Amino acid sequence: MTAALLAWYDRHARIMPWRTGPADRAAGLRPDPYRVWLSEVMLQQTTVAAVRKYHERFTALWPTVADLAAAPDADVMAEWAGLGYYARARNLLKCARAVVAEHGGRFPDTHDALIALPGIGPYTAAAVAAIAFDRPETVVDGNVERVMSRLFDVKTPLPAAKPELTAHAARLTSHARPDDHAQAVMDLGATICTPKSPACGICPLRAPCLARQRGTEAQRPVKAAKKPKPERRGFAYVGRRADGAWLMETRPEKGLLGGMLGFPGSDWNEAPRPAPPAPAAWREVGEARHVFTHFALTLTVMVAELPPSNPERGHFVSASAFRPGALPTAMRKVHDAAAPHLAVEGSGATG
DNA sequence: GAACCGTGGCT
DNA sequence: TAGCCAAGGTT
Repeated sequence: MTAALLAWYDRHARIMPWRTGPADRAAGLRPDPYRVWLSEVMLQQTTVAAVRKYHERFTALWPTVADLAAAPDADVMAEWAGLGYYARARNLLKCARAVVAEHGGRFPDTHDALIALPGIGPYTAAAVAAIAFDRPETVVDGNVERVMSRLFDVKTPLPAAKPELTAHAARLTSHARPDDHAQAVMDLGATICTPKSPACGICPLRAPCLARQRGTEAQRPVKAAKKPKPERRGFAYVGRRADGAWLMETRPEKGLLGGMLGFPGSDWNEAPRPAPPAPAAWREVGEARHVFTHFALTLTVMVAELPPSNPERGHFVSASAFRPGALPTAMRKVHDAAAPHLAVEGSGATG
């Protein structure tokens, strides 16, 4: 079964910036562990299409783990904006600094040493050990779970089925080509054994696949029922000074959008109280709607021209330093709703 | 084990 | 369109 999978991978492996190409591999070149690690962290719960440009941007700005470790926190958070799960960016920096401080700037090459680092869990430790260092570790991500649940027609619902699926995956792990095997199972899951309408007809594992034999592939994997998303509301305050500076707030390290730049606002709940960050003639200009993983949010967008005096909350960011692209998406939507109503004398419409 | 933590693309 | 989904980790 492993041979058929590897043969398929040799012909159909997806080309990605952090992978070594056939020529490199023929020359015995290994991929850069820093680039592999960066890609794996970015790919956590995130599509390849979304990761490509972020990975390119990060490696251009910070070519080595030492470069990243030396970067200011705010720069890294701003570059991560839009990718989501911002704890990943905070842990990315912690991990880079730990690799420099504790490992001499070189990534450790074992699963156990990798999993001890911030932001590296069971999946990422196995993936880096296998892909960067060719160790026979078993990677179990959503793709592998789906492939195994079909291959062995597992009826146990996820996430309870995880140990069972992991055991199946471990038995299939190739000790001859661990690096290729890890990526082959995931590529198969991403391109052939897809969540909907799997391409069983061209699957290299169609012969041994139990779900295929029984016609149950569309019902695998079985997943536990999802919980309904609560609705929350809040107020967001977009204030500008006469010189065009924006009143912003760096959010606390922990919790939702932790460490990211945003607009001051109220609590988010069923019936939020207004909470203006500075005395001013605030006026309502619209709403910003954003759906997070576990709740849906509607923000009432308030705007005002602010006096030069210090605000009660937050700090001013100059017009030239302000970039909507450095905001998490919910805050970027607030900005987009507010901006047309905040014409500032002489600030123009550029940037 | 379960809650928390984003986002954009696809159907 | 409204859900579903993606190379998960931390608490």
